[in-house]
Amino acid sequence: MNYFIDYLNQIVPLPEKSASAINEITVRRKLSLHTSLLRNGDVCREFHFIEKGIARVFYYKDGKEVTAWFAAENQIVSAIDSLFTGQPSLYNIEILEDSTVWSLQYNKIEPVFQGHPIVERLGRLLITKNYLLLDERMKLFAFCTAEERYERLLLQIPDILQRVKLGQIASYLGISQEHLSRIRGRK
Amino acid sequence: MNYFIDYLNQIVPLPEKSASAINEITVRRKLSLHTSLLRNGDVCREFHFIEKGIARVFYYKDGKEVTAWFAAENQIVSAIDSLFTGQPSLYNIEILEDSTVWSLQYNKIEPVFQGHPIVERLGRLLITKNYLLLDERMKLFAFCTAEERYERLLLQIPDILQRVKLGQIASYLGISQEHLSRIRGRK
DNA sequence: CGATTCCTTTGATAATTATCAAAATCGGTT
DNA sequence: AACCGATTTTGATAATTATCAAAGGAATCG
Repeated sequence: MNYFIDYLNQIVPLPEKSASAINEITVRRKLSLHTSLLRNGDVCREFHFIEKGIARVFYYKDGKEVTAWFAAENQIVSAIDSLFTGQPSLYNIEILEDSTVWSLQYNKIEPVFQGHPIVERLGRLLITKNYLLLDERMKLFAFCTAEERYERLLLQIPDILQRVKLGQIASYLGISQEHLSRIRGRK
Repeated sequence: MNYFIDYLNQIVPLPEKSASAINEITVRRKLSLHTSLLRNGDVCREFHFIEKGIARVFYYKDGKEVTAWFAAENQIVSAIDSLFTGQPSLYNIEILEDSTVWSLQYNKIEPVFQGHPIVERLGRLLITKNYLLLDERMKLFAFCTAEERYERLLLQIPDILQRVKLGQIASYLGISQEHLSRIRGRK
Protein backbone atom coordinates (compact mmCIF):
# COMPACT_ATOMS: atom_id res chain seq x y z
CA MET A 1 0.00 0.00 0.00
CA ASN A 2 1.55 3.28 -1.09
CA TYR A 3 -0.19 5.98 0.91
CA PHE A 4 1.79 8.75 -0.74
CA ILE A 5 0.70 7.87 -4.26
CA ASP A 6 -2.85 7.44 -2.96
CA TYR A 7 -2.68 10.96 -1.60
CA LEU A 8 -1.37 12.35 -4.87
CA ASN A 9 -4.04 10.50 -6.83
CA GLN A 10 -6.70 12.30 -4.84
CA ILE A 11 -5.33 15.58 -6.09
CA VAL A 12 -4.73 14.53 -9.69
CA PRO A 13 -5.42 11.00 -10.92
CA LEU A 14 -2.07 9.83 -12.23
CA PRO A 15 -1.44 7.37 -15.06
CA GLU A 16 0.56 4.36 -13.98
CA LYS A 17 3.72 5.57 -15.71
CA SER A 18 3.71 8.91 -13.98
CA ALA A 19 3.01 7.32 -10.62
CA SER A 20 5.95 5.00 -10.99
CA ALA A 21 8.21 7.85 -12.11
CA ILE A 22 7.38 9.56 -8.84
CA ASN A 23 7.78 6.34 -6.97
CA GLU A 24 11.31 5.95 -8.25
CA ILE A 25 12.45 9.13 -6.55
CA THR A 26 10.61 8.42 -3.31
CA VAL A 27 11.59 6.29 -0.33
CA ARG A 28 9.51 5.12 2.60
CA ARG A 29 11.27 5.42 5.91
CA LYS A 30 10.57 4.73 9.55
CA LEU A 31 11.97 7.50 11.69
CA SER A 32 12.23 7.57 15.43
CA LEU A 33 11.46 10.35 17.88
CA HIS A 34 13.89 13.28 17.72
CA THR A 35 15.21 12.43 14.27
CA SER A 36 16.34 15.58 12.50
CA LEU A 37 15.34 15.80 8.84
CA LEU A 38 17.00 19.17 8.32
CA ARG A 39 19.21 21.56 10.24
CA ASN A 40 19.24 25.25 9.56
CA GLY A 41 22.11 26.27 7.34
CA ASP A 42 21.72 23.12 5.26
CA VAL A 43 20.06 22.97 1.87
CA CYS A 44 16.77 21.08 1.80
CA ARG A 45 16.59 18.66 -1.11
CA GLU A 46 13.48 16.65 -0.33
CA PHE A 47 9.97 16.90 0.95
CA HIS A 48 8.23 14.43 3.17
CA PHE A 49 4.73 13.03 3.21
CA ILE A 50 3.75 11.82 6.66
CA GLU A 51 2.01 8.47 6.64
CA LYS A 52 2.07 8.17 10.41
CA GLY A 53 3.48 10.40 13.09
CA ILE A 54 4.11 14.06 13.53
CA ALA A 55 6.86 16.53 12.66
CA ARG A 56 7.53 20.17 13.23
CA VAL A 57 9.39 22.90 11.45
CA PHE A 58 11.15 25.36 13.72
CA TYR A 59 13.76 28.09 13.71
CA TYR A 60 15.96 29.68 16.32
CA LYS A 61 15.09 33.14 17.55
CA ASP A 62 17.46 34.65 20.12
CA GLY A 63 18.71 31.17 20.87
CA LYS A 64 15.24 29.80 21.49
CA GLU A 65 13.28 27.40 19.31
CA VAL A 66 10.18 28.78 17.63
CA THR A 67 7.76 26.46 15.87
CA ALA A 68 6.75 27.55 12.38
CA TRP A 69 4.64 24.56 11.42
CA PHE A 70 3.30 21.20 12.55
CA ALA A 71 2.63 18.40 10.11
CA ALA A 72 0.78 15.23 11.04
CA GLU A 73 -0.74 12.33 9.10
CA ASN A 74 -1.46 13.02 5.40
CA GLN A 75 0.44 16.26 5.35
CA ILE A 76 3.57 17.29 3.54
CA VAL A 77 6.46 18.90 5.35
CA SER A 78 9.54 20.56 3.97
CA ALA A 79 11.63 23.73 4.17
CA ILE A 80 10.26 25.48 1.16
CA ASP A 81 12.53 28.49 1.58
CA SER A 82 15.40 26.22 0.64
CA LEU A 83 13.71 23.52 -1.44
CA PHE A 84 12.67 25.97 -4.15
CA THR A 85 15.70 28.23 -4.05
CA GLY A 86 18.65 25.96 -3.35
CA GLN A 87 19.69 28.39 -0.62
CA PRO A 88 20.49 27.22 2.93
CA SER A 89 17.35 27.07 5.04
CA LEU A 90 16.59 29.01 8.18
CA TYR A 91 14.38 26.14 9.25
CA ASN A 92 14.92 22.89 11.10
CA ILE A 93 12.71 19.85 10.71
CA GLU A 94 12.33 17.44 13.57
CA ILE A 95 10.33 14.25 14.06
CA LEU A 96 8.27 14.46 17.26
CA GLU A 97 7.28 10.82 17.63
CA ASP A 98 8.14 7.54 15.94
CA SER A 99 6.91 8.10 12.41
CA THR A 100 6.61 6.68 8.92
CA VAL A 101 7.27 9.10 6.09
CA TRP A 102 7.67 9.06 2.33
CA SER A 103 10.56 11.26 1.29
CA LEU A 104 10.62 12.58 -2.27
CA GLN A 105 13.99 13.58 -3.66
CA TYR A 106 13.07 16.94 -5.10
CA ASN A 107 16.44 17.45 -6.76
CA LYS A 108 15.56 14.55 -9.04
CA ILE A 109 12.14 15.79 -9.99
CA GLU A 110 13.00 17.99 -12.97
CA PRO A 111 13.15 15.14 -15.50
CA VAL A 112 9.84 13.87 -14.16
CA PHE A 113 8.28 17.29 -14.75
CA GLN A 114 9.72 17.32 -18.26
CA GLY A 115 8.50 13.87 -19.14
CA HIS A 116 5.11 14.08 -17.43
CA PRO A 117 3.11 17.28 -17.81
CA ILE A 118 0.53 15.82 -15.45
CA VAL A 119 3.16 15.89 -12.70
CA GLU A 120 3.87 19.51 -13.48
CA ARG A 121 0.17 20.06 -12.92
CA LEU A 122 0.25 18.03 -9.73
CA GLY A 123 3.17 20.14 -8.52
CA ARG A 124 1.25 23.30 -9.23
CA LEU A 125 -1.76 22.06 -7.31
CA LEU A 126 0.34 20.88 -4.37
CA ILE A 127 2.02 24.24 -4.03
CA THR A 128 -1.30 25.99 -4.39
CA LYS A 129 -2.72 23.86 -1.62
CA ASN A 130 0.16 24.70 0.68
CA TYR A 131 0.04 28.36 -0.26
CA LEU A 132 -3.57 28.43 0.85
CA LEU A 133 -2.61 26.80 4.14
CA LEU A 134 -0.02 29.50 4.73
CA ASP A 135 -2.55 32.17 3.84
CA GLU A 136 -4.91 30.60 6.38
CA ARG A 137 -2.20 30.83 9.00
CA MET A 138 -1.62 34.49 8.19
CA LYS A 139 -5.34 35.12 8.51
CA LEU A 140 -5.38 33.38 11.88
CA PHE A 141 -2.80 35.83 13.13
CA ALA A 142 -4.65 38.70 11.49
CA PHE A 143 -8.13 37.94 12.73
CA CYS A 144 -7.89 35.81 15.81
CA THR A 145 -6.61 36.12 19.33
CA ALA A 146 -4.07 33.67 20.64
CA GLU A 147 -6.93 31.87 22.37
CA GLU A 148 -8.83 31.44 19.12
CA ARG A 149 -5.69 30.29 17.33
CA TYR A 150 -5.21 27.70 20.04
CA GLU A 151 -8.73 26.40 19.60
CA ARG A 152 -8.29 26.24 15.84
CA LEU A 153 -5.14 24.20 16.25
CA LEU A 154 -7.02 21.78 18.48
CA LEU A 155 -9.61 21.33 15.75
CA GLN A 156 -6.88 20.64 13.24
CA ILE A 157 -4.85 18.22 15.36
CA PRO A 158 -7.15 17.30 18.29
CA ASP A 159 -4.63 15.16 20.13
CA ILE A 160 -1.74 17.56 19.70
CA LEU A 161 -1.49 18.19 23.45
CA GLN A 162 -0.70 14.55 24.01
CA ARG A 163 1.84 14.51 21.20
CA VAL A 164 3.74 17.79 21.46
CA LYS A 165 5.27 19.81 24.29
CA LEU A 166 3.41 22.90 25.42
CA GLY A 167 6.28 25.26 24.74
CA GLN A 168 6.42 24.10 21.13
CA ILE A 169 2.73 24.78 20.71
CA ALA A 170 2.99 28.18 22.38
CA SER A 171 5.69 29.40 20.04
CA TYR A 172 3.61 28.21 17.09
CA LEU A 173 0.75 30.33 18.39
CA GLY A 174 3.05 33.29 18.83
CA ILE A 175 2.85 33.50 22.61
CA SER A 176 4.92 32.47 25.61
CA GLN A 177 4.45 29.10 27.23
CA GLU A 178 3.26 30.76 30.42
CA HIS A 179 0.62 32.69 28.59
CA LEU A 180 -0.67 29.57 26.86
CA SER A 181 -0.76 27.80 30.18
CA ARG A 182 -2.91 30.61 31.59
CA ILE A 183 -5.22 30.53 28.58
CA ARG A 184 -5.73 26.83 29.13
CA GLY A 185 -6.21 27.39 32.84
CA ARG A 186 -9.23 29.63 32.46
CA LYS A 187 -11.33 27.04 30.60
CA MET B 1 5.07 46.64 -25.79
CA ASN B 2 3.50 43.95 -23.63
CA TYR B 3 5.14 44.22 -20.23
CA PHE B 4 3.18 41.35 -18.81
CA ILE B 5 4.35 38.84 -21.40
CA ASP B 6 7.87 40.20 -20.99
CA TYR B 7 7.62 39.50 -17.30
CA LEU B 8 6.37 35.97 -17.88
CA ASN B 9 9.10 35.33 -20.43
CA GLN B 10 11.69 36.09 -17.80
CA ILE B 11 10.31 33.30 -15.69
CA VAL B 12 9.80 30.78 -18.49
CA PRO B 13 10.56 31.59 -22.14
CA LEU B 14 7.26 31.07 -23.91
CA PRO B 15 6.73 29.97 -27.48
CA GLU B 16 4.74 32.46 -29.53
CA LYS B 17 1.60 30.32 -29.47
CA SER B 18 1.53 30.02 -25.72
CA ALA B 19 2.18 33.72 -25.29
CA SER B 20 -0.72 34.61 -27.51
CA ALA B 21 -3.00 32.11 -25.75
CA ILE B 22 -2.25 33.98 -22.54
CA ASN B 23 -2.65 37.28 -24.29
CA GLU B 24 -6.15 36.35 -25.35
CA ILE B 25 -7.37 36.10 -21.79
CA THR B 26 -5.60 39.25 -20.65
CA VAL B 27 -6.60 42.89 -20.91
CA ARG B 28 -4.56 46.02 -20.31
CA ARG B 29 -6.39 48.66 -18.32
CA LYS B 30 -5.75 52.11 -16.97
CA LEU B 31 -7.21 52.44 -13.52
CA SER B 32 -7.55 55.56 -11.47
CA LEU B 33 -6.87 56.17 -7.80
CA HIS B 34 -9.34 54.47 -5.46
CA THR B 35 -10.58 51.98 -8.03
CA SER B 36 -11.74 48.80 -6.34
CA LEU B 37 -10.66 45.60 -8.04
CA LEU B 38 -12.35 43.34 -5.51
CA ARG B 39 -14.63 43.66 -2.53
CA ASN B 40 -14.69 41.13 0.26
CA GLY B 41 -17.53 38.68 -0.12
CA ASP B 42 -17.05 38.59 -3.87
CA VAL B 43 -15.34 35.82 -5.76
CA CYS B 44 -12.02 36.80 -7.32
CA ARG B 45 -11.76 35.64 -10.93
CA GLU B 46 -8.63 37.38 -12.16
CA PHE B 47 -5.16 38.37 -11.18
CA HIS B 48 -3.42 41.59 -12.05
CA PHE B 49 0.09 42.39 -13.15
CA ILE B 50 1.01 45.96 -12.32
CA GLU B 51 2.81 47.75 -15.14
CA LYS B 52 2.70 51.08 -13.40
CA GLY B 53 1.19 52.16 -10.12
CA ILE B 54 0.50 50.57 -6.79
CA ALA B 55 -2.27 48.52 -5.21
CA ARG B 56 -3.01 47.07 -1.84
CA VAL B 57 -4.87 44.08 -0.51
CA PHE B 58 -6.71 44.68 2.73
CA TYR B 59 -9.35 43.21 4.99
CA TYR B 60 -11.62 44.54 7.68
CA LYS B 61 -10.83 43.77 11.28
CA ASP B 62 -13.26 45.14 13.87
CA GLY B 63 -14.47 47.62 11.29
CA LYS B 64 -10.99 48.88 10.54
CA GLU B 65 -8.97 48.33 7.38
CA VAL B 66 -5.87 46.21 7.74
CA THR B 67 -3.39 45.96 4.89
CA ALA B 68 -2.32 42.44 3.98
CA TRP B 69 -0.15 43.23 1.00
CA PHE B 70 1.21 45.98 -1.23
CA ALA B 71 1.98 45.41 -4.89
CA ALA B 72 3.85 47.88 -7.04
CA GLU B 73 5.45 47.79 -10.49
CA ASN B 74 6.24 44.31 -11.86
CA GLN B 75 4.29 42.52 -9.20
CA ILE B 76 1.20 40.41 -9.33
CA VAL B 77 -1.75 41.06 -7.07
CA SER B 78 -4.84 38.98 -6.46
CA ALA B 79 -6.97 37.46 -3.73
CA ILE B 80 -5.57 33.99 -3.78
CA ASP B 81 -7.89 32.74 -1.05
CA SER B 82 -10.69 33.13 -3.55
CA LEU B 83 -8.93 32.79 -6.91
CA PHE B 84 -7.85 29.21 -6.23
CA THR B 85 -10.90 28.08 -4.33
CA GLY B 86 -13.84 29.83 -5.95
CA GLN B 87 -14.97 30.85 -2.47
CA PRO B 88 -15.83 34.46 -1.59
CA SER B 89 -12.74 36.36 -0.55
CA LEU B 90 -12.06 38.00 2.79
CA TYR B 91 -9.84 40.46 0.97
CA ASN B 92 -10.39 43.74 -0.83
CA ILE B 93 -8.13 45.04 -3.57
CA GLU B 94 -7.78 48.76 -4.10
CA ILE B 95 -5.74 50.89 -6.49
CA LEU B 96 -3.74 53.50 -4.56
CA GLU B 97 -2.69 55.76 -7.44
CA ASP B 98 -3.47 56.07 -11.13
CA SER B 99 -2.18 52.78 -12.51
CA THR B 100 -1.81 50.57 -15.55
CA VAL B 101 -2.44 46.88 -15.00
CA TRP B 102 -2.77 43.72 -17.04
CA SER B 103 -5.67 41.62 -15.79
CA LEU B 104 -5.70 37.93 -16.57
CA GLN B 105 -9.03 36.18 -16.52
CA TYR B 106 -8.13 33.19 -14.42
CA ASN B 107 -11.47 31.48 -14.94
CA LYS B 108 -10.50 31.08 -18.58
CA ILE B 109 -7.08 29.65 -17.96
CA GLU B 110 -7.90 25.96 -17.66
CA PRO B 111 -7.96 25.31 -21.45
CA VAL B 112 -4.66 27.16 -21.73
CA PHE B 113 -3.14 24.89 -19.11
CA GLN B 114 -4.50 21.85 -20.96
CA GLY B 115 -3.21 22.95 -24.35
CA HIS B 116 0.13 24.34 -23.21
CA PRO B 117 2.08 22.34 -20.62
CA ILE B 118 4.62 25.15 -20.56
CA VAL B 119 1.96 27.41 -19.11
CA GLU B 120 1.21 24.83 -16.47
CA ARG B 121 4.90 25.07 -15.62
CA LEU B 122 4.76 28.84 -15.65
CA GLY B 123 1.81 28.72 -13.30
CA ARG B 124 3.69 26.47 -10.94
CA LEU B 125 6.68 28.78 -10.91
CA LEU B 126 4.54 31.86 -10.40
CA ILE B 127 2.80 30.36 -7.41
CA THR B 128 6.10 29.16 -6.05
CA LYS B 129 7.51 32.66 -6.35
CA ASN B 130 4.56 34.13 -4.48
CA TYR B 131 4.64 31.39 -1.88
CA LEU B 132 8.24 32.34 -1.16
CA LEU B 133 7.22 35.98 -0.81
CA LEU B 134 4.60 35.01 1.73
CA ASP B 135 7.11 32.87 3.58
CA GLU B 136 9.44 35.88 3.66
CA ARG B 137 6.67 37.93 5.18
CA MET B 138 6.05 35.28 7.84
CA LYS B 139 9.75 35.27 8.62
CA LEU B 140 9.74 39.05 8.94
CA PHE B 141 7.09 38.76 11.63
CA ALA B 142 8.94 35.88 13.21
CA PHE B 143 12.42 37.36 13.31
CA CYS B 144 12.13 41.10 13.13
CA THR B 145 10.79 43.89 15.25
CA ALA B 146 8.25 46.31 13.80
CA GLU B 147 11.12 48.72 13.26
CA GLU B 148 13.08 46.22 11.20
CA ARG B 149 9.99 45.28 9.23
CA TYR B 150 9.49 48.94 8.45
CA GLU B 151 13.05 49.29 7.17
CA ARG B 152 12.67 46.20 5.05
CA LEU B 153 9.54 47.59 3.46
CA LEU B 154 11.43 50.77 2.62
CA LEU B 155 14.08 48.71 0.86
CA GLN B 156 11.40 46.92 -1.11
CA ILE B 157 9.36 50.00 -2.09
CA PRO B 158 11.63 52.99 -1.28
CA ASP B 159 9.10 55.65 -2.16
CA ILE B 160 6.17 54.00 -0.42
CA LEU B 161 5.87 56.83 2.11
CA GLN B 162 5.10 59.23 -0.71
CA ARG B 163 2.61 56.88 -2.27
CA VAL B 164 0.67 55.34 0.60
CA LYS B 165 -0.92 56.64 3.78
CA LEU B 166 0.85 55.96 7.03
CA GLY B 167 -2.05 54.13 8.61
CA GLN B 168 -2.12 51.69 5.70
CA ILE B 169 1.57 51.00 6.14
CA ALA B 170 1.23 50.62 9.90
CA SER B 171 -1.44 47.96 9.63
CA TYR B 172 0.72 46.11 7.10
CA LEU B 173 3.51 46.10 9.66
CA GLY B 174 1.15 44.87 12.35
CA ILE B 175 1.28 47.96 14.55
CA SER B 176 -0.83 51.05 15.21
CA GLN B 177 -0.32 54.20 13.23
CA GLU B 178 0.81 56.04 16.34
CA HIS B 179 3.44 53.46 17.08
CA LEU B 180 4.80 53.64 13.54
CA SER B 181 4.88 57.39 13.80
CA ARG B 182 6.96 57.12 16.98
CA ILE B 183 9.32 54.62 15.37
CA ARG B 184 9.88 57.05 12.54
CA GLY B 185 10.31 59.89 14.98
CA ARG B 186 13.29 58.41 16.75
CA LYS B 187 15.47 58.24 13.64
C1' DC C 1 9.62 2.78 45.80
C1' DG C 2 12.37 6.78 45.78
C1' DA C 3 15.07 9.85 43.30
C1' DT C 4 15.97 12.50 39.43
C1' DT C 5 14.81 14.99 35.60
C1' DC C 6 11.75 17.19 32.67
C1' DC C 7 7.58 19.67 31.93
C1' DT C 8 3.79 22.68 33.32
C1' DT C 9 1.63 25.96 36.27
C1' DT C 10 1.47 29.95 39.22
C1' DG C 11 2.85 34.53 41.06
C1' DA C 12 4.98 39.05 40.80
C1' DT C 13 6.92 42.46 38.05
C1' DA C 14 8.42 44.80 33.83
C1' DA C 15 8.17 45.87 29.05
C1' DT C 16 5.71 46.63 24.94
C1' DT C 17 2.17 48.38 22.41
C1' DA C 18 -2.67 50.04 21.89
C1' DT C 19 -6.03 53.53 22.59
C1' DC C 20 -7.96 58.00 22.97
C1' DA C 21 -7.66 62.89 22.62
C1' DA C 22 -5.55 66.91 21.20
C1' DA C 23 -2.12 69.49 18.76
C1' DA C 24 0.70 70.15 14.77
C1' DT C 25 1.62 69.70 9.96
C1' DC C 26 0.69 69.13 5.15
C1' DG C 27 -1.61 69.64 0.55
C1' DG C 28 -4.47 71.70 -2.34
C1' DT C 29 -7.58 75.63 -3.42
C1' DT C 30 -9.12 80.07 -3.67
C1' DA D 1 -1.01 84.17 1.58
C1' DA D 2 -4.99 82.30 4.22
C1' DC D 3 -8.10 78.54 4.79
C1' DC D 4 -9.97 73.96 4.90
C1' DG D 5 -9.91 69.14 5.35
C1' DA D 6 -7.06 65.33 5.76
C1' DT D 7 -3.08 63.27 7.72
C1' DT D 8 0.50 62.75 11.04
C1' DT D 9 2.55 63.52 15.47
C1' DT D 10 2.58 63.93 20.40
C1' DG D 11 1.07 63.06 25.20
C1' DA D 12 -1.16 60.44 28.86
C1' DT D 13 -3.11 56.30 30.24
C1' DA D 14 -4.59 51.48 29.98
C1' DA D 15 -4.30 46.84 28.40
C1' DT D 16 -1.80 42.97 26.93
C1' DT D 17 1.77 39.91 27.14
C1' DA D 18 6.62 38.72 28.30
C1' DT D 19 9.96 37.57 31.64
C1' DC D 20 11.91 35.66 35.68
C1' DA D 21 11.66 32.77 39.59
C1' DA D 22 9.75 29.26 42.13
C1' DA D 23 6.59 25.60 43.06
C1' DG D 24 3.96 21.70 41.66
C1' DG D 25 3.26 17.42 38.75
C1' DA D 26 4.35 13.75 35.79
C1' DA D 27 7.31 10.44 33.78
C1' DT D 28 11.39 7.59 33.87
C1' DC D 29 14.94 4.76 35.67
C1' DG D 30 17.61 2.42 38.86
